[in-house]
Amino acid sequence: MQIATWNVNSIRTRLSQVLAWLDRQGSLDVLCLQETKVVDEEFPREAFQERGYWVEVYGQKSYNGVALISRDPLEKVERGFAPLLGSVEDWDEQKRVISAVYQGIRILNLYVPNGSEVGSEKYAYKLRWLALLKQYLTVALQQKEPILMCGDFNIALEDRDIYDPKKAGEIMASEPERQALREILALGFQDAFRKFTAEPGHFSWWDYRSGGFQRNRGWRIDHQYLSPDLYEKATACWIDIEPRRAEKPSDHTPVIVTL
Amino acid sequence: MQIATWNVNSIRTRLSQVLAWLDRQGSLDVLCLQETKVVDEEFPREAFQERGYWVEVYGQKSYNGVALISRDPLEKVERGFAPLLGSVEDWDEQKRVISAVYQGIRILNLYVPNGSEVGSEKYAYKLRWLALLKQYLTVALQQKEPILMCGDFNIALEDRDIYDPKKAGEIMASEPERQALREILALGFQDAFRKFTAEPGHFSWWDYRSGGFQRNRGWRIDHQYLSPDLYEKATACWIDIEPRRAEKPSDHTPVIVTL
DNA sequence: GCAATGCTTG
DNA sequence: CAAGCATTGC
Repeated sequence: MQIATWNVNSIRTRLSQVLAWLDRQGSLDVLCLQETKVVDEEFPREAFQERGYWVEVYGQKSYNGVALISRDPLEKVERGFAPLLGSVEDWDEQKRVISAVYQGIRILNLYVPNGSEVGSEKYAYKLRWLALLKQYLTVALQQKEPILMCGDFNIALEDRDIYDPKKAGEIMASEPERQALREILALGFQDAFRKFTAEPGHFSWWDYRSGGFQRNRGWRIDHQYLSPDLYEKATACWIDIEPRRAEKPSDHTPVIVTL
Repeated sequence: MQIATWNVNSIRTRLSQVLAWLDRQGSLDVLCLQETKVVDEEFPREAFQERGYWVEVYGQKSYNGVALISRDPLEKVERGFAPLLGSVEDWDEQKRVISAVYQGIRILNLYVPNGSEVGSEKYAYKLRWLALLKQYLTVALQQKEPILMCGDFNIALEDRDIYDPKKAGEIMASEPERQALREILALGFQDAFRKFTAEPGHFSWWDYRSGGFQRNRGWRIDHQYLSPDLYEKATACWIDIEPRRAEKPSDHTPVIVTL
């Protein structure tokens, strides 16, 4: 089984690239998309359905938005934090979480806030959101299902995940963010990518600005985190940088795990 | 010798399509472009020069803009109405005219105002501009050079040039516009396309809106007009609708004349 | 419907 | 640098 995560930075703009990539994959089971940037009614479902894929979406206008595209039907679809945390508060004004069960595995697709700048209001929101995610996972883990949690985390957990370790301390690599993510992983998740690859220099995102990709100024901020049973079963995890070479690419490229 | 006219609706957006089309033509001598929508410093000259073409431009920000791309060098290049009508008044705030001599033929590349709606201020501007063009041609014809005048005229001269003759009277087919164009042609120009093809149903422009191209709701508003000596020599004139079928096409497609 | 603009976000 | 938005033009 293969599951991929890809921040496409607008599904409407990237549709042809996503379809071409899907066609090339052949054996993909689930594709988790982030930053679809479209309300559910305008998501191009048909393009995927015509190819035989199942589609579940959770989006909004302009910002954020997540989606699950799968070969077989998805079950027990949950949108946002509310299904597990309750809807007394509106956790889900920003659409950043969608989850479903695929062949007995709970797939959790996340778009973690970017945080803008360390110390900013958006940074505070990112940290609060990560605390919320921890709560959410605490509940989710009580189901005793195997969980695959993937998406754009907007956090490079270790210095080897950044092209320049001097970036440690800045946004996406500050200690509070890393600590928050470590606490989440401590609930019982491991990084599928690091099961197979230890060296630095593997990235999933390159800034559009000032030739970030050409100069390979990348960050590994898109992750596949697995509960212990799945981590045991994982046989591969890799980053496909090909889509980042396209004309008008997303700034992110897919990360794929094989179970 | 082959000369083409093509309203590309932004040369920066259409560059790859224009280059691919040029590559397919092989024997093209001069390509007259309209609606380049770019200031001269930002025109992508290099892309053409690398392929061995000569480039002359006359553009502005956002709107209008014309250019000449040629296999051999162009001589006696003139920008706007001013070179023949004098610069006491600013005829050329809108960049709509460029002209040059190619192998002894004066090529005149025009982007006639659209006119928006019959009776509007822009419609009045269109009629004034056509009167100005008539004056300009009166001077130009004194040079006794053969003249090829082509471009986007934004006028369908006869009912057979529109998908629906009921459009006669509306913008691009109103009697004052047609009369103004007839007066211009009466100075000594003939329609190269109609030398070879009499039937209706041949168009060079289809509105982007409401599936104009798919329903073949077209207009023939891009023209190749020739002075008598050249008209005599013309051996073919046709519309290449292939570029209009492209992804993200211009709303116009090229018209080519062979001399 | 598809360009352009200037604006905001990442 | 490239999305989104709203506005303008054709």
